[in-house]
Amino acid sequence: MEKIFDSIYKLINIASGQANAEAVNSLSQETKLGFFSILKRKEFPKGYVLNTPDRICDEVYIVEKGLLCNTMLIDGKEIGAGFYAEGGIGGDIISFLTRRESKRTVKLVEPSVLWVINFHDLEAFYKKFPESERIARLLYNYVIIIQQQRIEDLVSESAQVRYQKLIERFPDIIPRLPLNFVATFLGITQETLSRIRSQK
Amino acid sequence: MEKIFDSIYKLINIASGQANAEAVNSLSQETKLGFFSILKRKEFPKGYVLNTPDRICDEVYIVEKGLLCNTMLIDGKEIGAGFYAEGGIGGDIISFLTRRESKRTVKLVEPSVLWVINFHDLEAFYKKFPESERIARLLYNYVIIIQQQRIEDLVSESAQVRYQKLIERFPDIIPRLPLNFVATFLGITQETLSRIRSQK
DNA sequence: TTTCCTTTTTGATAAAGGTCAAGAATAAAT
DNA sequence: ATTTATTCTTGACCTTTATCAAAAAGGAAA
Repeated sequence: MEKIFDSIYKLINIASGQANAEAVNSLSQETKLGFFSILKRKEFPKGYVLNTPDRICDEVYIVEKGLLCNTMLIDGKEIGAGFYAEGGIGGDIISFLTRRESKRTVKLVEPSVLWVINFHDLEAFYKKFPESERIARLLYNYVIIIQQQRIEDLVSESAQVRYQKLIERFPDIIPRLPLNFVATFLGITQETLSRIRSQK
Repeated sequence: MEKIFDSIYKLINIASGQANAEAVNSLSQETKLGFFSILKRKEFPKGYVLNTPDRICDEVYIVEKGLLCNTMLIDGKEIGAGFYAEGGIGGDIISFLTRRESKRTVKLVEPSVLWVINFHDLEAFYKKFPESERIARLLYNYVIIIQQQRIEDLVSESAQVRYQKLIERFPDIIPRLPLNFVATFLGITQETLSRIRSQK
């Protein structure tokens, strides 16, 4: 259980600093247990599809082990949208949070061990333990920050620099992802990424 | 005062649908008055600078009339980051929410009438009226959705299509913004945008 | 109005990245 | 281990966008 809250602590720390992350530690034991009780630990094989488009996504996942990614289909092309490895919280977060129909496919890149969070269980948890709202708000900050960094890179840097920044930011994850995913995540083709990689 | 809550309703409606937006209407009158009491209505001249980089941004603004934008400085270049007109809520939202040092300049494109929200007043308001937390969470969804749309366009569309989508989405605002702002917001140069515009 | 300054447009050229096609390398399956 | 299917790399060529430079247009101020 400590591992779970450690993951949350780390994500908030990245987005909103240590002082805010301490809010996780100061949660009451009841709240922590309450949260832990809505989690379901499950194992999935490589390639397993957790979500398909056109329905509201009711689950997000805390990654204990493995790697998952989500892609969106735009003009018939599969485009990388997000990836989550050990310690990450992922899935189709956009659909999950906004309760809109998903545009994404969520799929496992590696065999994984995930802690499943159901939306309705989470809502009930918020209601029962209102001090958790603050944590949720801080986790939202993480989503916003990550999106923001991506936007900044996309509008201001060349493909090469964007790729470099991405491996610097996630050196242990990027090599595990398929080339096509990483390329489209950066807004380029796989051919271009292949060339960038071979340049050094 | 009704105008203020109408703006909030509309933003939540866009991001999370009408059912969620109704949460604004179901707020108690005390909460509404409590929120209204932390707002300060101010008028500003064109070109007025509301925020400069390297400090934590303590204010966001509900726009009654006018237009403001924020830009970030990357590699010595001024890059468009966000814009907010009548009914919008804006400023350096990233710094405001995450309590990190701002990277942005927030500036008025037109003479404007703004309702100023101070961070500490807002925190106190959340504490005093916990039912407001839900509204805050729904407004976060709006930020996430808007960022998401921008990312999707940036990775999947040509400059021309990106521009077209942008004017379709904000037909009344884009023509009021400087060319260079719109161009860098789209991740292109002003020369390229000028050519795109003249093509039809 | 006239001047000054900023913003926008246009042109020529270069660089970055895309597309199409084929081959090499990996990984999965029998 | 061999076949089959994916994924990745490489090459040739084309399109889009950036860069540099200069002119035109528009606004603000005297």
